[in-house]
Amino acid sequence: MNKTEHLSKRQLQALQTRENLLNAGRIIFLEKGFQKATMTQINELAKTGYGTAYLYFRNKDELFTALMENIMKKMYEVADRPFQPQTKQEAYAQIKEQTRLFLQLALEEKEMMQAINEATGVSEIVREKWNQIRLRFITAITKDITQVQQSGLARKKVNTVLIAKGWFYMNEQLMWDLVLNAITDDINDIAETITDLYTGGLYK
Amino acid sequence: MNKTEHLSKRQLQALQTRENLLNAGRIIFLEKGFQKATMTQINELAKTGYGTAYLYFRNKDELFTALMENIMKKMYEVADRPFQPQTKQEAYAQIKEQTRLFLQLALEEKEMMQAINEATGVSEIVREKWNQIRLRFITAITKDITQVQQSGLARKKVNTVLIAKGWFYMNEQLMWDLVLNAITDDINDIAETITDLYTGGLYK
Amino acid sequence: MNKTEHLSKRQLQALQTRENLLNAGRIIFLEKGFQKATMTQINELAKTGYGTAYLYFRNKDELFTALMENIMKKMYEVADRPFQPQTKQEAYAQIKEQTRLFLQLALEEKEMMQAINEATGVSEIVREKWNQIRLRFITAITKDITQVQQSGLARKKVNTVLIAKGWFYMNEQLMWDLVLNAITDDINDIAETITDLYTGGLYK
Amino acid sequence: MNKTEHLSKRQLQALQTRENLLNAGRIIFLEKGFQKATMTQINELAKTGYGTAYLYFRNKDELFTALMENIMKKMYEVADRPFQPQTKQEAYAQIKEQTRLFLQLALEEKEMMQAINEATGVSEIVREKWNQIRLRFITAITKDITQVQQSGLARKKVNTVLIAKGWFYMNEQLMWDLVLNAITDDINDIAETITDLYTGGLYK
DNA sequence: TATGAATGAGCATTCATTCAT
DNA sequence: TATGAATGAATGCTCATTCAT
Repeated sequence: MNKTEHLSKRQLQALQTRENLLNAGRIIFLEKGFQKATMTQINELAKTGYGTAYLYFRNKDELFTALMENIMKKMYEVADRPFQPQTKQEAYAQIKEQTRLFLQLALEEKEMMQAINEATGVSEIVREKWNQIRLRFITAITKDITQVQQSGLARKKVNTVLIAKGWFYMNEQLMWDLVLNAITDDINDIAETITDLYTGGLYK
Repeated sequence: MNKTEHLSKRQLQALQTRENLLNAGRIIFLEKGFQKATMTQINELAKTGYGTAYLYFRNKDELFTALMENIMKKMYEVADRPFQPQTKQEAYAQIKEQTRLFLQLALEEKEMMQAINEATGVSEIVREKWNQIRLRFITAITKDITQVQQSGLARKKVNTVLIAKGWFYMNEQLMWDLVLNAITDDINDIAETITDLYTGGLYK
Repeated sequence: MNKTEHLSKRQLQALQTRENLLNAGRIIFLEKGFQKATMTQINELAKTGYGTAYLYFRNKDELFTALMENIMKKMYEVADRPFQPQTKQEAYAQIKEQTRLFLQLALEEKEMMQAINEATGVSEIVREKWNQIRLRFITAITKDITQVQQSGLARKKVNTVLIAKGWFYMNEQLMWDLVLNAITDDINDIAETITDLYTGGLYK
Repeated sequence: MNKTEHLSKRQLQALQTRENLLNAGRIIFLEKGFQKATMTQINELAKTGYGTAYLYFRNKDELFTALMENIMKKMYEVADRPFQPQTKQEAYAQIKEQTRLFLQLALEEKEMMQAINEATGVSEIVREKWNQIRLRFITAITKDITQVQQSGLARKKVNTVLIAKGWFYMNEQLMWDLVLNAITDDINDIAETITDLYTGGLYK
């Protein structure tokens, strides 16, 4: 028991250090952006030695992706929302809500998302991480489409994956527009508009 | 006249030099990608002095964007295709064809598009250039939507720009997937599938 | 008695740990070479804590030199071979045999010698250790020369130390050539050739 | 002619810059040793931009080896001295003189040789450069031995290369001893002593 | 005797861009 | 119009070693 307590102290200390680095990283990355942020700045802010960060993160990219974990988890929750509509109306409501939550989440973490957007173009590792999120959504959407097709709600399209991708990309890019302040529409309006399009099509 | 002729010669010479640099640039950029390509390599291949490129292009980014001009022109042609459908069927056909042409063009210039994709994440200037293309498409699509709404073919959606963006983003991202070999579907199938979705919606 | 026994156990444990570290060190050093070998790797292989190695060895260099001890002991045995020739022929035979043993020993420990060769250029401590071996040989050879001079077998040269050094350096460098695969001659031939030169000179 | 003059000016300037870097390099390398010398220090002393040195030398190692060129040239001259003795006495005199010149040259450039000795253990490139010098000597000596064997002055040894190597290594290592102040003997004495051994052997 | 978290020094190198000629 | 010598900013990462526990 003494030993466990002893180890616990050390582990706690280490956990604290990791937390400090993460906090410092968040501040520096959001302030400077991914490229301009330096490990030195982060270590200084965390008041840890220059090499300490490398004890917990293989490199700058992985420190950043660790910071993405939180968002990813939330994104996954949105992606994996249960989807079992009985009617077209239910489907519409649930899809719209998912889109809204997706946009809302992005806006809640606006600064971090901006950093991710930048990092994505620069770091292979971050790009891959983001692609995991994309994949999760696309996979989930694909499943959802298949389901509503089977339940007779949706048309029998040939390529569900393609539609899932298309639909997600529409969501994703509008999300980036929001995050980068390229559009200022209300997320409710956006969700409604594109869900309308997705579910009902443009033409009469 | 003598003077003019002399200037003309020099101008021709200059044009030739510019052409050499562009050709060299194309080769190097496609071979190495945007980041790894160096001005030195380009100048060497063009057999011009190390500073000569800067007489014609403000910097590396602008040499690259100059190389994008050709593609942009073709993209603009696709974006600006006349769109005056009388029936839903005509609309569908024309939209599908536009999508198909867009994807086809990207695939025809696959290597260059790969370089653009990379450069877009790295260079502000290239990103802006690409955004011009986006804007052109979105503007054109917005106009098209407005038109079909007025002609009674399409539903009266509130936010045409949002729909235009969404639709374009769907096209764009699937285009990148194609260019980066993330999907291998036939472009006809892709065009058909997403045009179906766009025009008719997913649900019955 | 209980206490002594207890200490004894600990001492044995400690000896075991030291042995583990040495074994791990040997494996890592031979595999990676001196510079590329890391204390972390050694500790991991020995399954000891990261700081444990420093309980037994002041630093990386001393862990390495500890690994040299075995070779040094054997080298010393070769250096200190009794040398009391009655005739020139006996002298020749004994010298040649010493040279041969020296080369043989080096080849038997080829990999370790390669590591030593590398380490010698990098680590002051290892260099000093190797210089101890050199000194031992040179001292012994000096004594031998003095002896054969006094017994009338050899010419009365002025500077016996210089000759001893010269002769040893000839041996040493050819040994390195062998160890580093720069020459592939049979060690017997080498021993014979240079002993011929040493004892009889190049000229008639 | 104007053009040539123009080019000449530039080339002269460039040559001057290269010279400045070389001079600065010499000073810094001799002062700090190979490892502790930094390119920044050298550039600062040469009053050139931080990247300028890399215009003339691929890296730190090559700047150093450029500094060795001068010594190498002189070494080569010593190595390639004509050797056509008619008698054993002439051979002895010429060999001794070559050894003396070799040691003398090393002592004249003592500090640089110390730096080379250090660099040799650390830099692969420098090591290779030094091996070129070794090879030049060994090749020349091999030729010399073959010659005196054919002219009947020397015994017909089997392996001339081995003897050449042995003889050179003896010279080389004593040279390092001198350069590193491990021995303080007069170079004349050294040359005489080891030439005696080489030509006449140790034994009567 | 053992652990392992924490430390922090230390530096080569690239390459877009400029500007004197 | 062309040259090419010169510039200089900018930073991640390793790993031997220490020391509190």
